[in-house]
Amino acid sequence: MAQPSPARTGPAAADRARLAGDAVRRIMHVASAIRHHQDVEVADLGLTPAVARALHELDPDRPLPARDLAERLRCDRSNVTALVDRLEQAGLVERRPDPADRRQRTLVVTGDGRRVRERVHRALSDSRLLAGLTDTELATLRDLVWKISDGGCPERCGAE
Amino acid sequence: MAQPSPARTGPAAADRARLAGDAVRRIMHVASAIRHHQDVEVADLGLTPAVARALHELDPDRPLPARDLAERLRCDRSNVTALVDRLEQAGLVERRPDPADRRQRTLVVTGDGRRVRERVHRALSDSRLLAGLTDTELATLRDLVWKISDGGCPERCGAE
DNA sequence: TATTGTTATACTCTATAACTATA
DNA sequence: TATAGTTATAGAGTATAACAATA
Repeated sequence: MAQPSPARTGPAAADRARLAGDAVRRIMHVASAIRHHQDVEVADLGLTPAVARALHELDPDRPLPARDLAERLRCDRSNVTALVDRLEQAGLVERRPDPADRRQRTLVVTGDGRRVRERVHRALSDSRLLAGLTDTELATLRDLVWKISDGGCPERCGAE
Repeated sequence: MAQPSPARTGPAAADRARLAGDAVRRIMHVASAIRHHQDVEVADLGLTPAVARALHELDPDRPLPARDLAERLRCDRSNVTALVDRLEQAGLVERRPDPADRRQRTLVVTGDGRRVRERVHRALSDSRLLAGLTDTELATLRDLVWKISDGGCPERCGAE
């Protein structure tokens, strides 16, 4: 059982695997804590996490068809109906018929929706957990995470 | 409107806030992708994500009461019943009466459970998304995430 | 009285399949 | 035929409240 390449099976690779596994589990731990904070803040706005995320993915300046929102949320079209129902009931979004293709319903963010969406954005950007990092560490972290997130999406990941 | 302290409200603080918000959103993006991979791998073992996580939190060498598992999972006791039901049906965990306190049921990981838990651990440590990082970058990321995760838990976060 | 595990129940989130009205 | 939105439905996950057995 000769080891083909130290880079793939040697002690260095084992060290790296341990390190990477550790990093992954820690990232998920941190993400879970962040999510917890976000959910609480978003609940203060009277929104469930999924509804808030739907509002966040909408572009106030460029109305989208529901199909595109489903794509951005990476969920099935059928779910978007219920999410938009709740946004519409809250007066944050309007469904408008699209004259060009009468099958489509265009999702328009209202004035209220615009304001709430801004607050949702702040909630989803809350960085209290990063308060312990120096400016340099924060910049380094951002760069590393950025590097990972390129091409690291579940399915297709366009529309950035 | 004099600005009290540049460190808190000046342009540097604004830069940092932008940077931190960016980092947070990227972390959540990455975590979502990692979760997707984990869920797929864990499904290959015939487990749902929550059941897999429950098995993962159990200590094969130190049986726990259900109460403690709920605490580790940070969920209500009532949920643990259904999760352990499924683990028991799959033959991965056994409920044993505790002679010392007959209210309690001790959760014992079986031989099969031990083996499956090992595979779950590997699934939850899968680091393919970090493959693009150099060894140095990986170590830096691990350290930074580690620093954040200390004291960065939703509620209490002992029993590490 | 307080606690452990359980049950009953409800809500959120998500997926699949079938329907409708368009194209 | 294919697509956009919807509806119906089901399952997973999680929470609250109430209960029985035990402390």
